[in-house]
Amino acid sequence: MQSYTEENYLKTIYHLAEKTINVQTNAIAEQMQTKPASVTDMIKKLADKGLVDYIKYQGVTLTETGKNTAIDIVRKHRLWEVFLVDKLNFKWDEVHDVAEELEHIKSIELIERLDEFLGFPKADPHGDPIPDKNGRFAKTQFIKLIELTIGDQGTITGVTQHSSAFLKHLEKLGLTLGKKIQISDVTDFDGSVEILLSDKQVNISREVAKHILISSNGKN
Amino acid sequence: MQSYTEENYLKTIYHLAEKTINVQTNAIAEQMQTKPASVTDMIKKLADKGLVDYIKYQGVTLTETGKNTAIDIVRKHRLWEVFLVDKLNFKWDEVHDVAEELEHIKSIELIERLDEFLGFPKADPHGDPIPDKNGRFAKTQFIKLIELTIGDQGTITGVTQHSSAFLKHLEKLGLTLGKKIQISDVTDFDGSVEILLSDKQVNISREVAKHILISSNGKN
DNA sequence: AAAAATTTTTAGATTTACCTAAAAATAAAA
DNA sequence: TTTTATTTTTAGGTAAATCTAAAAATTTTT
Ligand SMILES: [Mn+2]
Ligand SMILES: [Mn+2]
Ligand SMILES: [Mn+2]
Ligand SMILES: [Mn+2]
Repeated sequence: MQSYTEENYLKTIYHLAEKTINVQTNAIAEQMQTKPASVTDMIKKLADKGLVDYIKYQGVTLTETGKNTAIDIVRKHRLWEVFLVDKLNFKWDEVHDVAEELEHIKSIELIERLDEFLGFPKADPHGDPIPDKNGRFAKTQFIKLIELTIGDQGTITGVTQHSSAFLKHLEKLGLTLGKKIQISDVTDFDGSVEILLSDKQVNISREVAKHILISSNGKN
Repeated sequence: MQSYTEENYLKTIYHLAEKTINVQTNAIAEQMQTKPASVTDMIKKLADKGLVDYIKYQGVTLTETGKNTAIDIVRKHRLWEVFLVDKLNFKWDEVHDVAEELEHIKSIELIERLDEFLGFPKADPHGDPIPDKNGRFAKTQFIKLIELTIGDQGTITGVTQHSSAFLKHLEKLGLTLGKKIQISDVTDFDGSVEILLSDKQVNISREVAKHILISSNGKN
């Protein structure tokens, strides 16, 4: 059984490992809003418990057990987010902090029944895939909006930034999950992107475009 | 902001105060499954925070703030229990431990919306009243089944024991909330009680009868 | 390959929530 | 009203998760 803190470390390492193979101490510290010295302490503990492989100065990787534990927490986090949005009418920018707490409730029965109650959803309100009870989920192979060129079409299927400010901004522009879009222009000067929606046209900065995921329907 | 542990202490003190005016250190220790010395430590801390009034060797009482905090936790506990039973199909004997964790999730918005989602329930699955968002609730004035005499009628409206063993036992006997009953006999020898249900007759021990609450329809 | 910069670890403290054992206060019994 | 029993508190300590400051290892730059 892991502590609330250990679970948060495992989840953080899991997410960082999606980008880099070996996860660095400093990266964990930054993500967890703590100090590198604290991270080293915790890494040793997790290594002792067999949840991570650790070589001094070389960063960490999750063991099979550690990875499974992390995925289970991600599953809980995302299922709770679906609950908050679908059942309690939270907005997609309001759910993260509460889910951060709910993900630590320790009851297998609870999460199985919640999953069923929600109709076994495949994705959370931000488009992130929800692992099934065996930890399996399809690796979503979405394209970043920034990578599209003029004429490309697609559907908004995810975001890679969960801050309330960013999500509220998208909401205001009408760029929510499931919306069909087409790139109508890309400005050379600042890289901003002009997007055609069904009913209107919006302009987003390059920075925003980086964090929107699209399931592409290919050219034209 | 209180810690998980502080909240549990406040809740325990609140419940003990329903029975005795001044709550004793040992009583808290027993309830919290900890040692009296630890309780003394925590009491001092709670007193420093203005959550309890404390005179050495004289036990504690909750301050207004402390009481409000405790009631808020009770509210959360009971609302989550309703959620688990009504929405996730848990049995009434399976919800306590999970609610024990869920009650500590810190989000006013969450609990308001949950309350609404559940239809503003007035009682939890064990018949205990649910405080409203202002901490107000009707003091339920139910009679213990043990206090009834032959011929008395009433409806089962609560239990004063939440152990799974006890609740499962009641379930098996068909003694669930809302059931109408009539006392058909009380055995002198062991104090066991014979109860008439709509469709059958059951016999319960004095010990069981002590923990069932009845809203009485008066004699006959 | 040295020097400089960065990353990571150790050493030593702090805080929270516990504990045991012993002392002190209070309550009950003789 | 002593003596005895019970309750409660203090004293001193442990383990988990932090921290700061300084040392060590690694990486990058000259
Ligand atoms: Mn989230
Ligand atoms: Mn999410
Ligand atoms: Mn309960
Ligand atoms: Mn209850």
